[in-house]
Amino acid sequence: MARRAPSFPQPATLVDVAIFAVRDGALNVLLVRRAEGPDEPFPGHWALPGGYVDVDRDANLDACARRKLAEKTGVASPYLEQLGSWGSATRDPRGWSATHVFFALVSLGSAPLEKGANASDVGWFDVEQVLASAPLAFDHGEILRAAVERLRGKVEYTSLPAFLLDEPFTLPELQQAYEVVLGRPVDKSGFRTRMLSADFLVETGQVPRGTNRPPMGYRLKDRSGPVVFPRTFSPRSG
Amino acid sequence: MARRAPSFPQPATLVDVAIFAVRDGALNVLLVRRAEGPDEPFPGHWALPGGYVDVDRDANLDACARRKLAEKTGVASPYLEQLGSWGSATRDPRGWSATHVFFALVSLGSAPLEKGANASDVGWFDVEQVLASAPLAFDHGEILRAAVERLRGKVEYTSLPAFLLDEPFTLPELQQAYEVVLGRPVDKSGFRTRMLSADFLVETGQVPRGTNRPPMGYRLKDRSGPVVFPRTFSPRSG
DNA sequence: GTAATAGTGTCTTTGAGACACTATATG
DNA sequence: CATATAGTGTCTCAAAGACACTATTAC
Repeated sequence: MARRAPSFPQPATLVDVAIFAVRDGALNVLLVRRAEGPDEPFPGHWALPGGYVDVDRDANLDACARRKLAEKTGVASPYLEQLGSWGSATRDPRGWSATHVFFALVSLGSAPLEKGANASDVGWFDVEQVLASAPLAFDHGEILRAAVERLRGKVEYTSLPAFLLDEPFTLPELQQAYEVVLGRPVDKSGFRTRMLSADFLVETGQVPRGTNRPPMGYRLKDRSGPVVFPRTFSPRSG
Repeated sequence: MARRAPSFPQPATLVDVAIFAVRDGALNVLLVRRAEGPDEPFPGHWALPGGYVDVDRDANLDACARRKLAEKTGVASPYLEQLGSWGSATRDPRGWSATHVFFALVSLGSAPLEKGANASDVGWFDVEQVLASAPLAFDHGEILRAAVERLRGKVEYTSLPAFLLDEPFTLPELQQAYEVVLGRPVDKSGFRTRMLSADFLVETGQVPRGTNRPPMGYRLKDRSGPVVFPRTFSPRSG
């Protein structure tokens, strides 16, 4: 379907995805390397995966984000949420552009990285290190910062970290996912009470882990979205 | 600055704004009537104010939203927050389009409606009535529903309703703004404790209101954004 | 004084934080 | 048995809900 209007100049329309996973006890984000070339903006820079909306293939923005996610990770149904949009005359040297940004949570088990792409052009990176030192293409540094902020904020009062784990997972594993995202320890007893009383987990039987008492395994009762807790995790202060 | 790329078809890029105010004890939204005409989509329908991004006038999406808000209400610095974006091949019969949606909170005192526009083409409408019975143009009904949901959600744990009032306002007035948005009564004592202990209000002296004991007037210490409370307002249940 | 609204005190409850305790597996 | 990790019990505290109470104005 070709547009009949408007006739005046329009911005370019893109979709980018911030894909998060927990790797080696740290929050990681998937980045792709931009092509080298005389007419390429930010050649060789790392960037969030994304690109132009394809008006012939993408029925809507959400479908476009899922397509880009599947192209990089093979994951079909992760947790996917719209983060916001960034648009300006200057964010891309080629002219006015606007990107619709999503953020996704996947487990490393379900997302063993690209399938066929050049390994040097895509990879998982520690979020803290990227934010601290790696200049990303376009305004992707600012976008990544906003995505991490949104994630950390929502983790304070939702069950979002469960989407970073493979099922079945254990409560100690879920607690560790919370601690990795929040960057601080969480009390075990309160954590368990909170998770179990929120009634979003289903027992799947004990799963052996290592060499000691086997923990109970759980899966999500409903994978369509996180549960919202009545209070935040904020530790006491004053 | 004209775009040099891409050469393939691109979606149209728009910005729409859901502008809220409290009027006659009800949450209202500002709507504009679409033009009549053979080539106009949804002729004569009510819609959220908005339209195409002007790549020559708008430096970024936020500036575009402020421009559209000022054109309809004259308000220069309201509370403005990005809601999200909606894009698909079918939402506009003219073809693929994507709109970046903002929501704004204004006081009726500061926004006496249009300045010069035809009064029959713009107006305040009760949100509940619009959602219940008035079919809006495009997907604006769905967008309005999302905006109200976001507003109601955030009002549970932030000081957002203060942006619906003219300064100075009183605590009973602020409480009423909360009750209007939430659609339920709020306990006075707990409300006052919560507001005053959050330390975001500055006393401005008593303001006479009607015929009885004059309440204290307040203004916001910081108008750049709402304060976040540690818990929601949710009433007890089970 | 009365009426009306502004503002406070007090009791209860929920659920988090801290942390010591018990339980159950492997070797 | 020792060890390690899983899981529980108990005390305290912050802040919300419910609701009865007092305070201050106009008339």
